[in-house]
Amino acid sequence: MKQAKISEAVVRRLPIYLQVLNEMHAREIQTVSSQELGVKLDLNPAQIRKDLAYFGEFGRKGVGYDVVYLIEKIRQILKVDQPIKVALVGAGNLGHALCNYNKYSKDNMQITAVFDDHPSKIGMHINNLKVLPMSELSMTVSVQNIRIGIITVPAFEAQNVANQFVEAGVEGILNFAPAILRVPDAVRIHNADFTKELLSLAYYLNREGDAQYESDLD
Amino acid sequence: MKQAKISEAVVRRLPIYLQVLNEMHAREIQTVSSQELGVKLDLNPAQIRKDLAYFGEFGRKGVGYDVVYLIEKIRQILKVDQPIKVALVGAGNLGHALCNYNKYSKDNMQITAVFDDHPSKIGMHINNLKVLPMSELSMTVSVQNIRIGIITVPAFEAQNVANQFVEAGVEGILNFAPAILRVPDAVRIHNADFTKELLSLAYYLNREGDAQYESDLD
DNA sequence: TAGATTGTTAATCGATTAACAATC
DNA sequence: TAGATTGTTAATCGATTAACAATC
Repeated sequence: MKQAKISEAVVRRLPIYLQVLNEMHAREIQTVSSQELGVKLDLNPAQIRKDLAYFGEFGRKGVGYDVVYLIEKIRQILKVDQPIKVALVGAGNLGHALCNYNKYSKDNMQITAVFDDHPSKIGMHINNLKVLPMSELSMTVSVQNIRIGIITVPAFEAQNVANQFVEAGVEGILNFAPAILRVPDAVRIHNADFTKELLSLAYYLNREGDAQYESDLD
Repeated sequence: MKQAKISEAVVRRLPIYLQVLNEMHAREIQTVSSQELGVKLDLNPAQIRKDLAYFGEFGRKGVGYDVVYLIEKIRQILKVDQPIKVALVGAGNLGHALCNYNKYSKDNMQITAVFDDHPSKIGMHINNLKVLPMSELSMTVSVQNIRIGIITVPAFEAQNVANQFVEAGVEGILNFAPAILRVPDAVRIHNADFTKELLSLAYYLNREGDAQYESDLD
């Protein structure tokens, strides 16, 4: 069922569905309805059915969705049914943290190379990966067939690293630096800059003793 | 100009505006038009003007926006014109990374307490913060008037930590664990789970030799 | 069969964009 | 004054939700 343009909002919900389904699978739940998923995720059941229906008919009327089957299907849609290799630049604390997460992940996305240009970092081991100098990035990316780059360097170095990733041929970049990166349209960028999450969170705090921009008009 | 319901999409763009404005300020640019911001951010200028106009009249017709003034205004809107204290639970690599970012931040959001319940972590120093046991969370939050909690523990401990934050009276939680947290409506949760970013990024990779869900129908 | 739940169309809602009068 | 750019209204576009026939 080849489909036209899937909206980004839909794509961003798929990993959330996957997460809940994985939890359910761990608890040996076999079948789930859009209703139940909706309650769990605070989403409209119609939306969930519609999201899934963009990609095929995965459910059974009167019954619901088979958890294992739906997991498999969503993994296919997200293309994580086969391993995807990832490189990371920036072997600081954040880089370490991501490599560790990695270890436990069952998502088929694996960090297989780590780079840093600080002499104190080069040669160091993170889990069982040796930190390589940036001069080896290009070759490693093509030899290992790495398709995604993660950037965990300071903001002022981020664009330079992005350029090298693009040059080396990655198809997507996950950027943790608080910088706006310019890359060709063919390369997809996702920003995971937590300072922005924190700032927008601050907006929703209740400024004490201050009416502020009211939201009681609906 | 008190306003009704501001959409989340608008709020999420404010920190991005702030980032670009800060960069411009650093480069001593004094004035900027919505046009210029639009080019820089790949956004429609009308959208930028509209976003800002929800909160007041910050620009000058025929001229544009004063960079310094607009920074000040957006900081007020986001409520980061005054310091906001933040506590973090989970003194692992990710926790460390966030504390470090913190050091350099000019955003008025400061991590002022770090907690962890692993004996190996308690008493340890991160920058100049001593890692405290969870038993001290509640008291610390109220004494220091901490309003935001950051969760950087493994998924299976996240809900428990969230409960303790809520109990202690925080108004917002930034959750890095790949878990869906249940909290009262009055507490705002933002999720910063990078595994979801990575999964949705995978969707946009070009599966080689595979037409897949086409997006050429528009 | 009766009850439940999907997949999908139509209705609604909300967000983005275009257009332009006001004005610096 | 002429040119530029805001703030805002109206038009468009897209996403969410409701409703329901199909069917397990």
